[in-house]
Amino acid sequence: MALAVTSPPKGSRAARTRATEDRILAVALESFGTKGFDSVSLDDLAAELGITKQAILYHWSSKRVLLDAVIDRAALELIIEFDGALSGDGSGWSRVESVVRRIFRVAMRRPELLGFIREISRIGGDASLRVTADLEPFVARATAYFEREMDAGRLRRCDPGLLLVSAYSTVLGTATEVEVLRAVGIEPTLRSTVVRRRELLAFLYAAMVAPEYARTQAPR
Amino acid sequence: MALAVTSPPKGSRAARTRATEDRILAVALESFGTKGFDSVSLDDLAAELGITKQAILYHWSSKRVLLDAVIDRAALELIIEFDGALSGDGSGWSRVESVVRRIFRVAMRRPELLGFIREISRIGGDASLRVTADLEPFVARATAYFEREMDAGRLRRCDPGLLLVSAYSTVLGTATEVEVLRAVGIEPTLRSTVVRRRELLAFLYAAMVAPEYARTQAPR
DNA sequence: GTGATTGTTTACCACTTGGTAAGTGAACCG
DNA sequence: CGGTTCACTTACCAAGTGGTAAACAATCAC
Repeated sequence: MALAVTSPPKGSRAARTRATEDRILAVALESFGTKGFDSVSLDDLAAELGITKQAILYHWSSKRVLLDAVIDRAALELIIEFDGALSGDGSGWSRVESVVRRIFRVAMRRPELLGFIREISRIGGDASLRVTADLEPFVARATAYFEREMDAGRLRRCDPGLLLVSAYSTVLGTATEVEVLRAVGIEPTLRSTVVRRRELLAFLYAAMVAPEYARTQAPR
Repeated sequence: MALAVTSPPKGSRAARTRATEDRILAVALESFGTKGFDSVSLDDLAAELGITKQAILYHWSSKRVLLDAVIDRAALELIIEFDGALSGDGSGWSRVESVVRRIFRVAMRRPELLGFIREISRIGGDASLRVTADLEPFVARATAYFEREMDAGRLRRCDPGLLLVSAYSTVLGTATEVEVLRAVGIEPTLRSTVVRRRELLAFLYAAMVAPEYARTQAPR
């Protein structure tokens, strides 16, 4: 086990400290996101990192405090990952489409990131509050965008918050629920993912775009 | 704690045994579904039941074996819960609508049941295989139904499996992702749930129903 | 009734858990 | 250079983990 990059100590002490904390957070995010918070012990993390558990507890005073740090990091990475799509240009459907494509990209390349968010919202309590607080500005911008597009008649009129939840659930589910996909006979290969994304986009397009507006566009 | 119904032993021995196993399975399903498999110890379960952990291990030889039993029970309950909606009469949209309503009812009254399925599919491995195997006939009937409705031109033509996944993810997400709802400023009250269900049905209606067919129906 | 069966408890056990206390060697600072 | 700080380790610990072994009491078959 323990890929333990036997790193020859490089850089200033402060830099190396930052690097260590970074590695710990990365491994913790990966593990918590795939196996679940309670299923991963500090010893597990330490072993994977090639350090001792006490080294982790040196940087964060308890496992719970470490979780908070991981939440902040996950939220940050999510925002970075999606910020471009939401602030880029394009309006109406094209912007939604680019966000969906990005979520799929994340789901393919960083499944643990989305899994972690799921895990946290299941744990509930302070942890959930923290992640929602971290992501609040992001959510605010998304709903504001939806409202603008509805006003412009490009998206079907409805509650923007609920629309966001529906779209979020659909995309996240389609992108991450591998076992459910298997149940309906879909092996999650790269090719099937492309198909899945296309079908999902059609599904969302039909659900979200205002019919009057859709007629003025080239049929997809 | 430990509501421990100090049951005066009644009925035949076989009957009481069945009753005990039933209680254990019920409590385990509830706990595993809300807190997660690894977060619930056998001692926790036993304490809640007012018995000792060894009594549990008498009926199932290990925690893992108990999990299998809980999976089977959860699948059974799910099937019972939805079977009526899927085998009832009505065609096209009305049948989909009744299934969605039923999922919402389950999400309101038995959130742990849906949470448990989520939890299992995250655990992966044999556990996931078991639940997909248990639910296979159910899934088969649902996709077959979709295919029939598409042939009849009442539902938009697409891959039935992917449609099922999309609808499943959307409904389950909207129904259960309480924390996400909170993040977009929706407190999960009874009234908001009704609104949510209505919006979701509109969302799904737009996504699933074939436009040509929708025009022949009374507007919802 | 009596003896076997069955469901449950008491008593353990080896191992893992998150966390503490004290020590150590290298990097930093004067 | 010499002391201090820092990142980390070694050595523990009490509480909990899933699981075993044996004792025990109610119930069953006869």
